Amino acid sequence: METMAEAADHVTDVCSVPPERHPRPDGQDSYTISEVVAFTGLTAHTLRWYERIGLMPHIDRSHTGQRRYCNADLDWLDLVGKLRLTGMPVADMVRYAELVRAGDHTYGERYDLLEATRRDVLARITELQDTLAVLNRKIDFYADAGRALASERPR
Amino acid sequence: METMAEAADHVTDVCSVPPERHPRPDGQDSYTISEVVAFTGLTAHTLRWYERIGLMPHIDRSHTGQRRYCNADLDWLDLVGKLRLTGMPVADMVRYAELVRAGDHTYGERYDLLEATRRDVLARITELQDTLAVLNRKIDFYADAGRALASERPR
DNA sequence: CGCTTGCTTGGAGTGCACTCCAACGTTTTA
DNA sequence: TAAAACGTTGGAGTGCACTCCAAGCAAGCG
Repeated sequence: METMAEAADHVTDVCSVPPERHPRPDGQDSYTISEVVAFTGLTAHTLRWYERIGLMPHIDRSHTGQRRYCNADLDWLDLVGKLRLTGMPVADMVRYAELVRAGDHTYGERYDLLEATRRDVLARITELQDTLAVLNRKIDFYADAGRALASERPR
Repeated sequence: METMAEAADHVTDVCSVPPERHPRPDGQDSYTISEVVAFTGLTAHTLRWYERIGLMPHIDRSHTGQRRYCNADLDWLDLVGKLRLTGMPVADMVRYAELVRAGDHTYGERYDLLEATRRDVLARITELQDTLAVLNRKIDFYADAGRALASERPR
């Protein structure tokens, strides 16, 4: 059942994790590029570029050759968005996309890649919390200084 | 006393927050560029570039014109390093450096800048925790799938 | 029918943050 | 003292992730 889940959603995959419902017009399963722009905040340029470099699968086309994105594509873009803001290089995301396209036998590699990413994210959170501590100290300092100045020359 | 703390440490400032002792050869107060490279992990190129763009004050020179960094410079680089990994653009850090150089009357602006940065950092941490949740779900999925595969064909 | 709006392409351009180069001077080590 | 290691400069180059452009096709509307 696990290894089937992927085929079920059209190879775009999002690697078989529950659909993570987000508010989205779920009447149909076909969106123009500008609708996807509205959903993702990416530009149309970027969406086409993602496709060119292999970060997206080849997107379905209308009879006149225009892109028609499906829900699975949006789910994938969701994941890409998340990975992107971890600072993961696009090249690594492309690597992951290739593994997904390659089929079930790449589960191990996908696991390793995600696990490494997870470690990075944890490290990054720790760094940011460090920075936050420094920031808090400085902000407190300036707040105190501001109060001191205010009491020296009454406002 | 608050407004004096800054002048006390040579205008490089680190904005008067307690020196945050880090393990450093505190015999003297003069380091070559390569020593600073070793402490900060930055390259010499980058250190010179930071100076050119005004992210560092003008660094003291030896009688032959070589840079000699002082402890306050290292403290400042510490802060820059922290701000850098929040994703703050270099231009904004330069702006902060200018405020520090401009004197005490910029305390308010410095406060605002740091406060805005703090909000960014908090938002960023939240984003990363979101991403972490997604990553964890996916990793669990692949771990389960791996176990399932392992039990299907005994290793 | 003409107009506006939206989508298509390949390839060139942008902005950021470095990163390197050549040519040369200085300092340290053997 | 000679060689190796380290420092200096301005300016050019790099890599990443977009971002834009021109030229053209297609759909919907008054």
